[in-house]
Amino acid sequence: MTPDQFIAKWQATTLKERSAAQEHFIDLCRLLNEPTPAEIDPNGEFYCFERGAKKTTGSDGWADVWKRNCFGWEYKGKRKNLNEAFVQLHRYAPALGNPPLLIVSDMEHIIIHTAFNGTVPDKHQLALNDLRDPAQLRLLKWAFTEPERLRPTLTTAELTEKAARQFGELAQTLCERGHDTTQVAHFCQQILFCFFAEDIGLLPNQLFSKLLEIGQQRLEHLPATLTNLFNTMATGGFFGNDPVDWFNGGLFDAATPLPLNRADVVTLRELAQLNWSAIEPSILGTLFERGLDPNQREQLGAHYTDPASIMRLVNPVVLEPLRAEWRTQQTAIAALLEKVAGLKSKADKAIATANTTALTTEAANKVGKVRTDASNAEAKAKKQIEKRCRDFLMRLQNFRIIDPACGSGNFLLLALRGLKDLEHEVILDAERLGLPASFPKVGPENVLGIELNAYAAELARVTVWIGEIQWMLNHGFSLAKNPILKKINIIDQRDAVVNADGAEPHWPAADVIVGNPPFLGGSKKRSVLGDDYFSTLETIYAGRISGGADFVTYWFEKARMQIEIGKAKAAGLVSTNSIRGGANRKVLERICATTTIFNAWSDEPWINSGAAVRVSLICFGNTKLKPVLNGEAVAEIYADLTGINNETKADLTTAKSLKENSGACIRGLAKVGQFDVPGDLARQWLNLPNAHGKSNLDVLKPWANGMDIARRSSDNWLIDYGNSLSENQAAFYEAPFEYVLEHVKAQREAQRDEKRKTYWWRLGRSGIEIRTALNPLARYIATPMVAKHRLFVWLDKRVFPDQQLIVIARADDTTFGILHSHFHEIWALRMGTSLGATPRYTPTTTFETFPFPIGLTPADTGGAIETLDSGAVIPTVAAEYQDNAKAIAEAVFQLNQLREEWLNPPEWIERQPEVVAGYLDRILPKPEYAAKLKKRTLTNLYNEHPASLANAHRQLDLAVAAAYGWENDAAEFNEAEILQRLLALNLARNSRK
DNA sequence: TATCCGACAAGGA
DNA sequence: TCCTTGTCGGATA
Repeated sequence: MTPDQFIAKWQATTLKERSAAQEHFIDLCRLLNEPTPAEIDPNGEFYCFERGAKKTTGSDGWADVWKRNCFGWEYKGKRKNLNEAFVQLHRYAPALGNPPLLIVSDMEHIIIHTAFNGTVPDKHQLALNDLRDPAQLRLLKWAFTEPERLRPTLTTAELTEKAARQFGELAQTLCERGHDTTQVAHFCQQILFCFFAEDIGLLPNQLFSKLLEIGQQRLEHLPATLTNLFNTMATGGFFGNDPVDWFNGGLFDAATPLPLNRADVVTLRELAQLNWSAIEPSILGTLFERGLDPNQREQLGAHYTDPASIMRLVNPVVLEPLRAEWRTQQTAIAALLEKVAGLKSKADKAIATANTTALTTEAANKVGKVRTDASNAEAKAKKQIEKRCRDFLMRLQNFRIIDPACGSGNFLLLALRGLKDLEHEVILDAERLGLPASFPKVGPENVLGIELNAYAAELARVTVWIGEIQWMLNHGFSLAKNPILKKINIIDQRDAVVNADGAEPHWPAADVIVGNPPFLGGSKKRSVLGDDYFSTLETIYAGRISGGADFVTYWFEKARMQIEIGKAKAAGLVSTNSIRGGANRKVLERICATTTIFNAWSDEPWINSGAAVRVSLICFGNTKLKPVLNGEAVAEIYADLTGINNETKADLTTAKSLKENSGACIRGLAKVGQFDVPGDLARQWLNLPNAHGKSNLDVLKPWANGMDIARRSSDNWLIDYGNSLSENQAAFYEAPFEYVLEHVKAQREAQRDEKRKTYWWRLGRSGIEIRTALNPLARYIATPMVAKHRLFVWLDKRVFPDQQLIVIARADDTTFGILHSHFHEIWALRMGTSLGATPRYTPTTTFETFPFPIGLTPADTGGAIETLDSGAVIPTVAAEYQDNAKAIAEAVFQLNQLREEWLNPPEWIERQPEVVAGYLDRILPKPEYAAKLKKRTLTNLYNEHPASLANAHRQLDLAVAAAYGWENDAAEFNEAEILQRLLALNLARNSRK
């Protein structure tokens, strides 16, 4: 068929819809050279007419034509309302698998609506004559074959971003003119809602745009006109000749438009051009960011959660359990239908038999009874099915979701959308079962929020309502009007964890709790929240939350409590990832004690402008769902957000501190002040005489922090006046004293700690323990507290360890080897915490719990040491462990040598004696190798992980495995197995207390 | 006085 | 400027 033939035929035709539609479509297929449904899909599985039609009643289907992943197509008779057809398609889109294109046609026109997820909807209109245009014809062909080509380029996110940027700038200029921030925010939201209302047709005749157009010319009348409009929207009525609906909802209660200048109106008119109906309300939170003061901006930014993360909580907490409930109902309904079908076929058979034979009265009665039974059963089943559907819809209608830190309402918006989608699916399922179509009842009433920030709370209200209205329109439902925004107290503007009167606030009962409460580290709480607030928190939550825990844990504890007292079933909350360790973990331990963590993401990057943070997403409560950790099924989720996916379980949180390990692992010293000086300066000072004749060497020593180990030594020295020198005595060491006076004193006198104020020339902490522990040793083991790789190194006793170093006060290679083995590495990774994504070594939970091989524990290695011929140093241990000690020491000695050679290749460096006799040689690069040497850091070595290094580690691991008595299967160990064995050893030993 | 943390912070490419 | 990688000192226990 040619375009001309097609046009000629369908211009002339006057057939009514039903009879003509299929013929029209088939002709179109011929025109486009596309197969018809019958030609390629006789069973109607992916391409058919009358999709969703019930064969029994012959009623309308969901769409006149349907092609999976391409389109739903609805016909209307000539010049009938095509919009109606579009509404119907919209409504049934979920049942059609949400095709990307929704096409309506009256046979003279074809209108293609795009419906791609997350894009601004687009519309292509083709009249009959357009089919002569090859480009238009191609467009139509794509609808059949490559619908992706019709995907609009503008995503809703881009649109919203554009809108947000311009609106933000406007808000900012208004604030700069001295208007109150809250007023600006309120005003902007009123305008925003007007844009939205206009573009979805709630405000008639482009009323708002016209108002702006006139306003641009007669600026002086604009505020009064806007007041008039907002007042009309608040009550409903007429604005000029245009009827205006009753909007209500608090948004237009206070009509206080701010004065605008010509430039503002120009900006607003540009904004009015955008398609506000497709605005993504979940991004509204960022909308006015630039216009707000820095304080509020931070709070809002902090509350912003990206949709993918929100759904990671909303799905398991809200939607999956409800879907499971509905599946149960569906199974029951299917069983009922089957039973009825069975009875019916029995009746049919009886009747068929009866028809072929002459019946006795008795037999006739019997047939009658079978028939009555079948129809009774059918009626009964229908009632039951109806009841099940009705009950479940009622359950959805009554489902309540609370977000006790709702911010601008993103969680509530997405939860509401999810719930509405689910309700819609259920309604369609019910229709398929022959029940009458029902109107969706899930709405803003289903969500509740608590939010302290007045501005965010208001934004949340608008967000939820826009979401509701968009959903209704996008699914072909008309809006409930009079008023349009119901006055529902969705958002409670108050503090969620402390009442104004100092009592614990009440959270309303709800089915589930979701949200992203604010994070604030334990040691920052007092300074940020204030002393009063802080002490109230302590009083209210005494015995439940420790003072050192993050602010976020109060929301977790309250949610746990709500579940415990039956005021909620489950909760899904976002937290900083450090909730997995330290004082914060306590709250998860309480949660595990009274309910279960059933879904968690333990350590996820956080997409949020400016916030460098990683988070844990945690769902807990009473549910029948199987535990899922990081997207994988597990047997159980522990308080540290780990779990093991097999029969063997190892809850590492039960590991205890071991007596035999105490006292060996000490943290370096906190300077509290700039006591570190460049090596060159220190060397100058070493050559300077002092009036009292003593060398500055008394108070100067090389210094190392984490960076000196993970990267190359920075050659810094430390001014250390020890714990006994008075200010006068210290002053005799003139040059260092001058330095401390200039760089440290002022800062120290500003401290809260009295001792630090008084003894400002001394280091921040006395370091008695570490000084004593290191005193008898020639060298010690150190590891950076925070580092990508778990590195251990030897440091000379004369090098002073910074607090960022964890020191193990042992000089033997055996201890060094055990610590550097894979066994301890795995233990450390699992038992320690992290800063962002970087692992952190925590002595109490990592070192003190680590079970060293028997006979080689820190308690055994603290005595005399002996240097072997190879150079390796071994401790004096009981005779039966001597060989193990030696093997480990030799292996790690080799490893260390290899590393040293890589770090400082002899041909690249020069060793120069230190200016002070008896000190370590300095390692200086030969000039031509300086750049290369810079890259020789331990972190880089372990990043590259050359085979020689891997092999040396392997030898070490074998020696350590032998000491554990695991030499035969060491190669096959997996992490879980190692952890389990180590935990068993830990639990079998004497705890510290 | 020991320990832990940072809705991070700062150095390097 | 992004990307990598671990400071420093407050505050609780």
